[in-house]
Amino acid sequence: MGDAKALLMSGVPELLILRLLAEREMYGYELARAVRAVTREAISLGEGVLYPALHSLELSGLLRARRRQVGGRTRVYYNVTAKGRRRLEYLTSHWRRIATAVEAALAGPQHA
Amino acid sequence: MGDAKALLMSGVPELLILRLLAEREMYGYELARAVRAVTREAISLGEGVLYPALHSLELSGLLRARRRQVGGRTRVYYNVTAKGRRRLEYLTSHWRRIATAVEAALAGPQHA
DNA sequence: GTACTATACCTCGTACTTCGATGTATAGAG
DNA sequence: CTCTATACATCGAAGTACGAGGTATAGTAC
Repeated sequence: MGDAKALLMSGVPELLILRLLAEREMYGYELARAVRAVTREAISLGEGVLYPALHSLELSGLLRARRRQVGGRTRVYYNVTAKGRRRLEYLTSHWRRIATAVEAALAGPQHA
Repeated sequence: MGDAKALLMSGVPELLILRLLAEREMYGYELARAVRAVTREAISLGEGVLYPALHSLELSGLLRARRRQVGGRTRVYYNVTAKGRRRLEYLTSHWRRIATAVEAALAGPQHA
């Protein structure tokens, strides 16, 4: 995850992950369900997206992981670091900027 | 450009190109300026994005190209085909769906 | 006349993101 | 004892976007 680039690339999975984990600590599987819930099934992060993303975010120091045994199953809980919160802020404002721009284009060139 | 997939991938350049060309025929360089204008400089499609995208869209039958000589310079004008308009409709509704979902997530999980 | 800027097209290699498929293993329900 | 849900993970493929570089003409400023 290119630290601070992301010019146009959606980066939506990263944004959603940071946003939901900023609210409360969760483990992967739980997070997947949470994403589906908040977006009312509009967005579903597949496991092939979710787990690599979590690892990458941890590696970049944006998330901190903590393993816990719960009823015979291993869960990996994640929470957002200070750096992660800064990244979340950046991604949020970036998203809004792009979303506003796209809306303007969709509304029609007459507003140029 | 994956005909009808695009699950999460932004596909924003494709959407903007189709949207602006649906309004009126333009040539590449002009289109680049138009994008900057409507989005108030928020989005600038580099030439490394724009031209390959135009070629790919033409190849997929979403755009039709027409070369014209204007004052010693060659311009390639593009307009949107019927198929292109259908694709534009799909991309637009897809965008709105994703944008709404992301906004919901940013607003906070309390609305889950 | 000549250097610089704007116009106008193009391509290549690279990097990153995302996707689907597949794999492992445990717990609980029927 | 089988099937589903939970819970983690990885791999290869495909798609997207980006920056850098390349060609050439027209007009402007010096």
